[in-house]
Amino acid sequence: MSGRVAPAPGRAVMPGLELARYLPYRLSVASNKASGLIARAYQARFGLTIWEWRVVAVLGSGHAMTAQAICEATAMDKVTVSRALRALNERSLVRRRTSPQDKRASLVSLTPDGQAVYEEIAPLALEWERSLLEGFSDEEKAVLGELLERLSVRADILAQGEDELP
Amino acid sequence: MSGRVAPAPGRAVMPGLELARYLPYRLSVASNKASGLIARAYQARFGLTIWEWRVVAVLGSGHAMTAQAICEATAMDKVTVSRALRALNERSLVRRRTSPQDKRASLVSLTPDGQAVYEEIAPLALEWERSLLEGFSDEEKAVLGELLERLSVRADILAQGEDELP
DNA sequence: CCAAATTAGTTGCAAATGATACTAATTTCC
DNA sequence: GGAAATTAGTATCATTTGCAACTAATTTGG
Repeated sequence: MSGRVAPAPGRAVMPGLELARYLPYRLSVASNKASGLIARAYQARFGLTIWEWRVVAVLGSGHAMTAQAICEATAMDKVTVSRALRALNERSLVRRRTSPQDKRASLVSLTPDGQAVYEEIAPLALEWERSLLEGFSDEEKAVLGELLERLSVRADILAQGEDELP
Repeated sequence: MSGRVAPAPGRAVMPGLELARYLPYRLSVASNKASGLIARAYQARFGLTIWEWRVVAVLGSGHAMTAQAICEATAMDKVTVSRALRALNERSLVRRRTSPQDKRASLVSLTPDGQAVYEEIAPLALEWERSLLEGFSDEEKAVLGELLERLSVRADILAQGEDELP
């Protein structure tokens, strides 16, 4: 058996709303599966949450950054970044120096330990990505990336206008 | 200014791990933006959480289902389904009858009020989806759906093997 | 046929998350 | 030059979530 489920007898057919075909739902399912997979791996092998990992990933470039810059680079909330930095700092994976230009802000960078963690995880992260995309052609990967990007842009645009509605 | 960020001077270049180009990250960002947008709308207009909405959506077919069947149809955890059903039941949007075949299980269906909610939201949900995908050709929509599906399948396969590793 | 194992669904508790408020430093602009 | 507004980051509190334990019903298999 396969295909669409028939509507209950005597009930009007509602055109087209079937959860399994609803894009925001499918996107959420795919994202949760992919993230969950990788998050479990970070957690099990390195004791890092997905947010801590994201912070490490952007600091892996070697540039010191403010928490604010990290927020932008990781699409994380400032509270989430603050908590991730506290945890990373307690484990001595990052260090924070008060910015000389702005004494409210700190410049955060990886410690040697943090850099070592980054260098150990980064190749694994790429390997997980590769496994996830096994069977995708280069073109398919590019198209997927592009479509996700356009979707994000659309969502941003719609979010702009949403509180102006009736 | 645009383009890739240069590595810090004197630092080895780690090939290819740039968060903004990392697929699981991009997927998560796109999904969160899309879901957040729609979740806020459900919440603001109908007082439904995204999980309550998902349950309503699958029950909208008119078929009575067990909580277990709802779990499968919505990709939700049984605890989450249980809580969503309790909330919907308190608002008299669903009703539960003990299954005659299995007295542990209930058969859940929408009440007339629940059906009315479904019929009011379903077209809006489709409209939000349409807005989100504005500018996407039919083929692009199809490709996106197909790629997400393949990604989910891959993630399931990888999740199978993950606790067999060293 | 009955003890052991499994399944449906709920509950309780601990951890994660999000919104808000707060402190301290900086910028704006009159 | 300084009061008012803004920004960086943290802390607090309420809600949400996830896990594990639990009850009750059913299935298995000896």
